[in-house]
Amino acid sequence: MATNQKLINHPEIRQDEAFRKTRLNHSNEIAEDYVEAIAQLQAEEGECRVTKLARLLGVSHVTANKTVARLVGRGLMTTSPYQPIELTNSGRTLAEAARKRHEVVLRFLIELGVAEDIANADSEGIEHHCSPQTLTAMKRFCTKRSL
Amino acid sequence: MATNQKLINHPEIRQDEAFRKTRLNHSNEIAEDYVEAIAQLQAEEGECRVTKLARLLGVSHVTANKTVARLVGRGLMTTSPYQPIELTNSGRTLAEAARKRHEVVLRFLIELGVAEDIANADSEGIEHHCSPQTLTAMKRFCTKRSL
DNA sequence: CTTGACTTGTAGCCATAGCTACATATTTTG
DNA sequence: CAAAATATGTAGCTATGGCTACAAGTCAAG
Repeated sequence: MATNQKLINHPEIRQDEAFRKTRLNHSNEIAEDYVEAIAQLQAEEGECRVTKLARLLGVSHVTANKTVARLVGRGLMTTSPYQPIELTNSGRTLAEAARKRHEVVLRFLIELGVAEDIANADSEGIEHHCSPQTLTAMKRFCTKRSL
Repeated sequence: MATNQKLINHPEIRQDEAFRKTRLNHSNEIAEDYVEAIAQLQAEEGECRVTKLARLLGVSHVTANKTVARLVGRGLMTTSPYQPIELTNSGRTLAEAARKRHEVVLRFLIELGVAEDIANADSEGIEHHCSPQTLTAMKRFCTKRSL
């Protein structure tokens, strides 16, 4: 019985996975922020230069450069010296998905009654942690509301 | 005009702060996860040992140890060799706030229609990014619903 | 076509958050 | 109580995400 006790009495084998997931997510969040920002600059200015990207993300150009190098390694973008950053297909796809998610969360928060500037700040953090199911629920809510 | 253009044409001076905030938040998230988990173990088992804490958070006991040492430095908890971890008043306060926030987000997601296990996983990530205003909006939603 | 402004790149530093491997305490148990 | 099991601690490694300071490239004006 004492041995069984040990196997049964571990509700945390659920909880630890939630924590772990959240942590592993973190480097992916940064990847998404980068591709999204790059896509945005490409749309706004035709190309994405490191300096502009750094300014948009609020980091030094050195940090942006290093992170971009890592993301090149992950196949999300390509660079060549003194040239603008280009997204790969994979990067563009991720950027588009991130943009859509961002939009859903932002619209949802606003419809919930959160002021626009605060909704904007919060959605930046929240968007990376929403499962498809949660996003669906948010969309459902917005649809119902707007009818 | 060309010089003015430069000063005006920077909507990203808003956006970069959202990104920056999200990033700075990250180390605070971990602090909250730790104090919350410690409080939980204290409630469940009377005391919080490093090994249990590590298991609950899904990290090695070494990582837990090191992080706890850092959080001791921030005044959130105290330790002495081979003794259980104790929260300071400051740590207990933070834990309580985190627990309440977690509860609000979880209940909200469930009322939104997200399945309980998914809601649990998502709320773990989302809770750290909700401003007081967003939490208030969530509570308002739950109250309205349950009437 | 040179100079100065701006952009991009490199070197080298720091803190955080994770790990394995090993060493030392402590507790449980035969 | 001695041996085995478990808990705790230490050493030293990795990767990520930041930074400043400096070097080198690019481009526009004069």
